[in-house]
Amino acid sequence: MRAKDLRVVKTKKAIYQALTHLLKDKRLTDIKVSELCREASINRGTFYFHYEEVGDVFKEFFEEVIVDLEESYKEPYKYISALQLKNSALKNLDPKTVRIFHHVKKYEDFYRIILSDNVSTTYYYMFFDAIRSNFMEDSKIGKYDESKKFVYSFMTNAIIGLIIEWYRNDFEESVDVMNLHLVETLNVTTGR
Amino acid sequence: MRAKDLRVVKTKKAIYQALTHLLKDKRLTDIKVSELCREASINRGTFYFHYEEVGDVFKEFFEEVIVDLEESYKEPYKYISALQLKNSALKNLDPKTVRIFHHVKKYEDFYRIILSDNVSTTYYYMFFDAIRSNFMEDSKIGKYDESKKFVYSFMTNAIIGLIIEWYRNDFEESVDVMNLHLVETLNVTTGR
DNA sequence: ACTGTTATTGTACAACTGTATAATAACATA
DNA sequence: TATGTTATTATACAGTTGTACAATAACAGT
Repeated sequence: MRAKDLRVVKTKKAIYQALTHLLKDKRLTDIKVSELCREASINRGTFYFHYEEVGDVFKEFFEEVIVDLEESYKEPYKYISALQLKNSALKNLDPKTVRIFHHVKKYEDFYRIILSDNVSTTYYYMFFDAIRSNFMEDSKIGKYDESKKFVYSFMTNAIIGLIIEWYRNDFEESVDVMNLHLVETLNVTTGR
Repeated sequence: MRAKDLRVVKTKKAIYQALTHLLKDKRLTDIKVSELCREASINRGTFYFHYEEVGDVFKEFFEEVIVDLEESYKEPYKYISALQLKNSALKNLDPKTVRIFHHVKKYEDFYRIILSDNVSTTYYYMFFDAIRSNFMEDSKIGKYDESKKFVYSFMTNAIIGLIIEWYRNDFEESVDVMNLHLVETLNVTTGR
């Protein structure tokens, strides 16, 4: 049986730290493999033994962020099931039940990269799929409803739309204000 | 005064044709500058005189697609102002008033690239901004409503969410069915 | 401590990148 | 047609990429 190799742990840690350091004053897209390896003091061949491109390392970072996102949904106050909102539910919507904005604010540095221009759409879709699958879990009581797939994608991307606007506004609004924006938006779009 | 230089016209045309040809059996991300220049029979230095990377050429393509999108809104039957939908309007929504799905279907080949994984987010945001600005024109009668910026981004990205789902479903649904999905989605999300 | 496994290193290679320069040819305008 | 402008070419260069290979060192398990 194979346990985790200490060499790999050490190498990856060096790469993580190097990337984190380089990201402080350089865009992800501009970081070269050679540069990263130089900073991490590892052989370039070693990098290609584990990854294909610099973005793959960031992807590993983001995978952990996604885990946190998914765990946010498991908390007592669950994610808002906007899909199932009825008139009454909407009126009584407690902004505190929405966890997504907390999460984004918590990992603000990451989302500044993910939502920036000229970055791979891979991360966007990772984010999209994470939110979408949670929407589905929230709403499917029992059987999977194939007919609602468009509804899921509609609502998922709508929320991300709010987050894009938040990002473009340099995340100035507080989490609570963002929750209120969500409620307000639902009101406006439904003409109430 | 400078008129358009024929040399530039000829060079760009060669690049356009080369990229179009290469895109038939290669992903945008995998196309090298050298490869493109070889195919276009132009010097690599000439390419860098006009562009910085292969994606810039595709960006020029897409800019024309965006123009068509904007023109779609100017047609007699305008784009749906989902923002302003009232109960009555929703009930009477004529799917034919929605032009966006026609547009996407028309440029299906482009949107297959733009919405694919591991592509620059630049194109996504070009698409996003085009739709969003049209939403704003539709709804602002007179003064610009700063407070509605989140609503605009919410609705814009929601529509794109439907298109993402459409793309993932290999654009199988007809345009009319997509219009119905939009109506249905608005019904479900508003709990009617 | 021994042994088989494998991650890491150093090296090499062809191809690509981005930039720079000088010479040339194609261009617009008058 | 002549002239000034500039897009294009050819060439060069240092650095990067992706891959391959053999040698080595670090590792896990017994």
